[in-house]
Amino acid sequence: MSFHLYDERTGQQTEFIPLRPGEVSIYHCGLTVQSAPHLGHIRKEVVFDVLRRWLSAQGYDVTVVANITDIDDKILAKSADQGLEWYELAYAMELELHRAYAALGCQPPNYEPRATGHISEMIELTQTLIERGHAYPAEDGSGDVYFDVRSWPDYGELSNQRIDDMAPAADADPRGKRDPRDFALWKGSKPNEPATASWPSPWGRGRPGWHLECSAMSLKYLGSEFDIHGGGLDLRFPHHENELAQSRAAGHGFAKYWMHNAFVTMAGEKMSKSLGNGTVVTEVTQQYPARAVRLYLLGPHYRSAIEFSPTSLAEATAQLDRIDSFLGRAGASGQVDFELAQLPGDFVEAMDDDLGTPAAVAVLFDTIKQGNRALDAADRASADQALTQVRAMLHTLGLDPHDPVWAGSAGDDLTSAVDGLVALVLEQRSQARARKDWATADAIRDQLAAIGLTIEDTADGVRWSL
RNA sequence: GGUGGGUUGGCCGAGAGGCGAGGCAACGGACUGCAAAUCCGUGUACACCGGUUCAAAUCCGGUACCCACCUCCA
Repeated sequence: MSFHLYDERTGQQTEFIPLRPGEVSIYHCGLTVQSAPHLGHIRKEVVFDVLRRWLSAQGYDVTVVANITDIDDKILAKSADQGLEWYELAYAMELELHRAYAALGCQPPNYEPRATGHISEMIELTQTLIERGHAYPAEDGSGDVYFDVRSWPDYGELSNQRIDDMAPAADADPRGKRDPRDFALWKGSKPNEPATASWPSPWGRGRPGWHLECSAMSLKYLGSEFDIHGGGLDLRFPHHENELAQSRAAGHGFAKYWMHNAFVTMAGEKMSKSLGNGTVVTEVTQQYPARAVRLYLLGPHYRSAIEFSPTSLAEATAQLDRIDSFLGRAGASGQVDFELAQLPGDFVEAMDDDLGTPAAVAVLFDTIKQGNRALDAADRASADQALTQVRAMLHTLGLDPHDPVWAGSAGDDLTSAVDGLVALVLEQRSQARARKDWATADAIRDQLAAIGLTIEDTADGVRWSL
């Protein structure tokens, strides 16, 4: 079996066949940088990071582009409230996003274009759409340019809706639109908006509409046609539907496959900026190990909702302990020298089945059990084989503690110094144990526990961990 | 009104016609100076009502409740 994915456009699971042999191009919608990312946002990053790792593991040369929307209504409104320039807020939040990527072990995209850096590309694309009869400047002199949804017969194909069934746009005021469902490609600047937030165009000063950005930037960096377009489920409509219509109407093949991840929910409801129920990534990573958070996000399938709960995060932390305890017992060290052949067949099958991380994680734990059994039986060869498999799986999921992406969490210099200090103390304790002075031995263990060091006596000697 | 998803054991969470995914918690046992870790064992779950089938958590029909999108949202 080869990689199969659920393609949102057709509603079917299909075999993944790249447009160009050996290469995969992925575009997923980044954030509108108006506030610090919450767990739901970072779930998308983790999902697409694993997708990228999985395709890379199979030898594909993977290119990932994720945009940064650094100008929009909300950014203008929020920055005004906070007394900041819009670009100050946008950049500060972009840095927050990067911190969150790094915190959860996500590799940054190959390119991360900002909307404001691609105004001329967007103007060109808008002009093409006007020339082709799919867009028109607003008839009310606002300087807006709209996409004419009625001019594109396939409009609605991604979200499986018919134009006439769609609820009319909430703003009943159609402004200069021919149909209330027409959407803005270009927004004429308004008198109350800062001068720095508008750019010259054939239709007067203004700024691009949100949907247009992704069409223009994917075209620039990935070409007229690319493999996979991803994003959160809430982008399916209207954002992705609109992107698809625009790009196709402009003569581009656009995305071959569409993947959407489900939400992180809070008391059953979607975590979102507008509901204000989001849990900011940095708050979570302060309370739980970052790798446990990542494991928690990969536990359920990417198309299932994840309910946020401290209990689940605590369970993920316990799972991580189980993993790390095995790695410690089996003597894992250094970076993984990964080969696809090291992965168990069931794991490969799970990942090929639409990125089935739940089944993949189950294989991981099965293998850990086998490895532990082998260690109990002093079967070093089997234990080593299990260790190799476990580390290959962890590497694929981005969970290997020795992966460079986690390097920031413990400096090597510090680790070796602590190592030496702990060894000194443990030497005292083992002397006490040798003379059966259990009180002293236990007191040392308790004191180390009080500062966060766990001591375990094993057949192979004493092991400690933070 | 349109479109899509969900309801699984104490908890989380997979699966999608027939062998109890996996984890957490709990209980019993092995090991251990004690602890920890580890291993072994213990569970008769699939919202409700009908139907199809030798066999249904899984398929079909219906009911209830929940969620998402159709407005900025990962």
